[in-house]
Amino acid sequence: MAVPYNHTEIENKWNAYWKEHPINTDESKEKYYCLDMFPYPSGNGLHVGHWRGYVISDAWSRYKLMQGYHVIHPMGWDAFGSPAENYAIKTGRHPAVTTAENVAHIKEQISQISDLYDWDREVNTTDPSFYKWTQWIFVQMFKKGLAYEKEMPINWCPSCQTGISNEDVVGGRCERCGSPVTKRNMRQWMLKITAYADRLLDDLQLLDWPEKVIKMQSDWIGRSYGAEVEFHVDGMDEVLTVYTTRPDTLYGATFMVMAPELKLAGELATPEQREAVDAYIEATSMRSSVDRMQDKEKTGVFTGRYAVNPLNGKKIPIWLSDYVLSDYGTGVIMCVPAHDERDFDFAKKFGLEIIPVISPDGEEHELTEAYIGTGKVINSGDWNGMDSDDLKQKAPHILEEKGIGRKQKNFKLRDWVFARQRYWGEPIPIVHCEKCGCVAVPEDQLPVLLPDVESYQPTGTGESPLAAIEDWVNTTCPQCGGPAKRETNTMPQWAGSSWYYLRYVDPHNDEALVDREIADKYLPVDMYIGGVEHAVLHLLYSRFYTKFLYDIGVVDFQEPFKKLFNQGMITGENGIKMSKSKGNVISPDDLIRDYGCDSLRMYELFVGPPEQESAWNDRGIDGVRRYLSRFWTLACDSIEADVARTPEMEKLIHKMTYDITNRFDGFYLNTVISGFMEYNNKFIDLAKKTGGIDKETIGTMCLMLAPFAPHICAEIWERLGHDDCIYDHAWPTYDESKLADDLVEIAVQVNGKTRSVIEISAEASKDEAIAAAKDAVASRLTGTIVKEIYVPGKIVNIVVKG
RNA sequence: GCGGGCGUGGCGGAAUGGCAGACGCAUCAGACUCAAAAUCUGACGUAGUUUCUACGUGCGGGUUCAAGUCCCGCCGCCCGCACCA
Repeated sequence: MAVPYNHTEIENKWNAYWKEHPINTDESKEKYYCLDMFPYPSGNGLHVGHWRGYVISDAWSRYKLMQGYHVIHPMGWDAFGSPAENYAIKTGRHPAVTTAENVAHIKEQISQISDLYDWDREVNTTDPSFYKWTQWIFVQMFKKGLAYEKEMPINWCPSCQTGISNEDVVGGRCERCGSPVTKRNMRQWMLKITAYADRLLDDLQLLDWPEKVIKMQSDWIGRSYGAEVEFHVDGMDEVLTVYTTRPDTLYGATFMVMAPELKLAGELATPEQREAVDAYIEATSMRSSVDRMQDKEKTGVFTGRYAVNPLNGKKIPIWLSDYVLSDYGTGVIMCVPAHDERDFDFAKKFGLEIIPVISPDGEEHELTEAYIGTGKVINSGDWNGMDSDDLKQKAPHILEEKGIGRKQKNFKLRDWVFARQRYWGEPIPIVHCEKCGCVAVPEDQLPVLLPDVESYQPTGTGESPLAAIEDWVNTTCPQCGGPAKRETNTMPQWAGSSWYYLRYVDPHNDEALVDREIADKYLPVDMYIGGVEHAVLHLLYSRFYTKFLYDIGVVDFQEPFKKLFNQGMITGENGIKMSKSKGNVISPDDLIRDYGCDSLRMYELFVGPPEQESAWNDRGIDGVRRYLSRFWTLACDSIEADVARTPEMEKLIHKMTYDITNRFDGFYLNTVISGFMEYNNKFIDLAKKTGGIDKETIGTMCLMLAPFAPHICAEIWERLGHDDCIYDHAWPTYDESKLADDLVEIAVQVNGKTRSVIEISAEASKDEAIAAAKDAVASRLTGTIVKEIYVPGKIVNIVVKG
């Protein structure tokens, strides 16, 4: 009898062995880059939910290794950001110190998952040798005019006390802390991501990404096509330009609405309306975005002014309303209540005119709601009778010919608010000189080191804590040598993560962000694994960075991540997200001790479909542990018995290889694990008859299990008499001809209901199969047989009438 | 409101249009044991007249020889967007 499966002994042995004898060292092979989204090293450590993505990528990496690739599988730390800083504020300990402690702890935890990580490639975004290049990229963007300073109203998180980007606002709240976001006018560094809007949208089709993420990015970028139209303000020397996607409805414009935030909004008011307009502007400025989002009841005020419809000279009133966004298009819209739901609501509420200009049947009807469909153009002068779709295409050109408008496209995407008024981030490498203005820090002076500061506390004034360090702030202009001040804002946490994947392939390079030849060899990333929460944050930003780096010749590809996989979250038993405050965090440490790393790795995959959210079940891991234990016993007994291979064994291992390979390729990882269990049961049954399974078959099972349970497989592999590394062996292949059984079970149905199951030869003809089937269900074939269906290997269905 | 996804035993889940419930958890019974744990063997959708039959994949229709799977209409849950003109 075999000794029982002792996971602790086996795992300690092989962990020590692999430390001395790393696998995956042959760099002459073709590369495969499998990347995890790098973690933020928090003080809480990892829980079993964090493991899931890492186990998926590790198993996939090992699979690729066995398919003959040199696998790039690095790990690093996204270590700038508010939790470390908040901790520093609370305890007075420097974030660099606490970050280093956290990195050490999490590195140890991650090392428990796998011995495959290549720690020579480790990167840390807070390391000056890393953020030197984060700053370098900013300087290049500045030089190309893609980084610019601007004073404008931006999103402000009152809790983090910093400006944040559009992408950082999720449902009107700060992505980091959940506080409702307000607006604040302030000086900002912006990145012109909108210059890449078309490319970011169009190149999505090159990507093997989940459709959901493609859709989210595509909606976020939000391209639309339409026209700009110019309206003169009656009695003022002022032109209002609007953007519309429906220039075909221009004759139906019965009023205009301007966003109350625009400077012009106040200036338009007539003396009679002055008071009401000022009150409205004041009132809307007080509303938070959460408030504005929840309450969609239209509000507004008439300015007293009229604009002139450039097509027919009709005077239409100009209103202010906060349903018009100040930062999209021109902040002013022409309103066609007959054909736009929002304009319809507004017109109904304030009693404004509604003129239909499109009708499905060419007749004018009383409208109870906006008609947003297509049809024949009516009430529109010489446009009458046209097809509205056709007109929609032609109208911009007509407007252009008349000199009152032009074709235009627009994006929902806004430029990236890139400055943070916080301490723990990369200093923006800019110097403000009275004479020269904004000057980039020369590249040979990078990195601009983050100085020590007495108080990490955000000031709340819109100034960074760095502003208080006078001897750091005061400097000389790199251009004219005159007195100058350093930029005191820091970069958002997304800065380092936007390009970190590049650095892994050349992490120690002092001369360049990445050596071009090395980049060409190892990049881009073939498989990227992480949570879906970064769909329009990190994943959008890093695509933008990559395209920019392509444009300036740093890399030779335009998309960083060829394939993306989003693993589902693992929640507590009741489906509630694991968190320290809810007390439902499951730590992997005890589980490794009690069940072993191999069992935990396999249960992480078995718990549910990898892309789906799954609830942790504490007892579920028992099943996986039992499976490994049974496999261990089967293997050890078989090694001892050393029986010869039988045709049944051969057939079964080919079937197993076929099933496991297909499921693995399809990323159906939970069914890969259930497949191992299922086949193991079958082999145990077989072994009962034959006294054991031949060693070659056990070896094949080991090879397939090795990506999932590395330690137990290495041990059995050694006990099988091999003295080489299991991962140097190719993933097993199967022989199609060995998959088919001689006899197959066929379900026999009468009128679609299964009445019997027969066993026939796999080679049986249709006639033979149907004859055998009829025999089996003879007593039920009382009427006329109207149809006979035979699906080889599956089913016979006999349709009887009467 | 719009868009996307999902709905299968007590639970997690499995099923290229072809025997629904693989695999596992839990439960029950048996073996081993003084006993328990572990392990092994077996049962395990519901109902009934229990070697058999009927019903059964959120609800109602439809297509098909055959539907968890495809189509139409509902209901429920989850996610994303949220006045982008």
